[in-house]
Amino acid sequence: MYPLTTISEIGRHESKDVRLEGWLYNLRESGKLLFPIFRDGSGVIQGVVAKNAVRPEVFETIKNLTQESSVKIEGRVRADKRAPGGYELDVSGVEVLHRVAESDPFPISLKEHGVDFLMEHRHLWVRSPRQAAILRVRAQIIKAARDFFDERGFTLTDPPILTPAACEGTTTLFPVDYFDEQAYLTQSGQLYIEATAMSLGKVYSFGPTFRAEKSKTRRHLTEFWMVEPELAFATLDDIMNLAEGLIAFIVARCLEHRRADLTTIGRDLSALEQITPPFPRITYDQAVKMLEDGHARGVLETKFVWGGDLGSPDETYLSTQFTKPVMIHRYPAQVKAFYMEPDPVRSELALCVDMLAPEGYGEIIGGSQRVASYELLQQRIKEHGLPEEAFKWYLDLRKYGSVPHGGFGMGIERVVGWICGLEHVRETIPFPRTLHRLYP
RNA sequence: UCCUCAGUAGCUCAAUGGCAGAGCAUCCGGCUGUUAACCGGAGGGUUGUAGGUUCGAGUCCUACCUGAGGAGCCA
Repeated sequence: MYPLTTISEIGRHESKDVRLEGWLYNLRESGKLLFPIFRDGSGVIQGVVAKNAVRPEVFETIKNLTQESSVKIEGRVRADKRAPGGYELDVSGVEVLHRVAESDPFPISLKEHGVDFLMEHRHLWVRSPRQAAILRVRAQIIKAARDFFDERGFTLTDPPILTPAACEGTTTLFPVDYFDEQAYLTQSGQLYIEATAMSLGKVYSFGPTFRAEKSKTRRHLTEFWMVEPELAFATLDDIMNLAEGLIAFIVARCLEHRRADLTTIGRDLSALEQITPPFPRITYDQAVKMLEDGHARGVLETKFVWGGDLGSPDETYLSTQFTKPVMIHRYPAQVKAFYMEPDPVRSELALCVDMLAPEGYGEIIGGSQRVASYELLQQRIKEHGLPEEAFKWYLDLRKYGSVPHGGFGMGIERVVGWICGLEHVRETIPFPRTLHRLYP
């Protein structure tokens, strides 16, 4: 029996006979020549079957194969300049594991499809080369983020997914019946990793997050994944340096390990190659000036007034003004979460930062230095109308050796969407959950 | 919750208020280098649902259903 290999490794077997296990991606034929294209999860390769070069049953079997039928293939690897991957396979043998019935063909053809149809068939759509490439980039981004923190002395601490109350009290949560008690799916692990940061110093969490907001945009999922680092003895500058380092590290890793996939997806690599530190940092005040300028030039419809949060068109505008991710820091405290530390110089500002990805992708990171004072935090909880009882444990963290600390959250799907250059985050996760989609 | 748009063959889309069509997919035939292959042929329809206007509705009107894009909110 010939050695088993994968399509991505097939170059090592040039001029040798090998076996492959995979699926038929497409079949072209030209009289007595067949061009079956196989995929095996690692890549795609074209086979060549000449009628006068193989046993009749091999030719007939491949001629009658249907799209996505599963097969074991034998053949000789041949370098060919015409092949996109550099190699072709001169097929000598085939074993059909499962032949797709022509009465019920694979629904996703090589032609164009609509969003609704593709989402309804997401379980099959993930087989397409482009979607597989995106999922490989996603995996690389996650690995890079974890390596980044692991290599810098952070400890992974997983916060609970079932929580008793809102973390921030702003967004809508998914309620869950917890043995006749009201529980919610977590919207952030931050409050919990503030606790573990006081134990381990530098921690991070990586897990799913749930928001029941009725958002219908290219940037929103109801279930998404976040990486959240939290550092004891950290200031806003430390947070911004860490965020900058993380994003630069992730982009470099993708360019190093997933270049072929990014090319498959059609990403402009030169835009990613510019993503090196330092990233521009501007204050909220400076951002407001830029927005006023944008309005004066007629690019932005509505005039921005100091004191409000940045709207979606505002963020898009700002992010198109830079070729690197831009960090906007020190927003008015009134539009930000209750746990953010006020700026000691101007107490009406919060020590917070949002990082906006370039090319109009918008917010990918949101972070802040946290309130360290027990009295101030208690006051903020009251001001925001939050139930103090639910935050008793959180207040405890300021009672026993409180220190300046902070962290940020990075939305995995938005980073994947930006790095891959996608139109919508629904393609960045194997099975997206959106406002109107719970299937498959 | 609000605004905008869409729903016709398995898929992607056409069709001035006047016979419901094309490409792809499937099936049959042709082609020894095809690249979303190409060429010839065949089958395939309750035009999202309900009502209304009209001699006549895929097309116009009303309501509803489903989905998409955006706002707000957020990562």
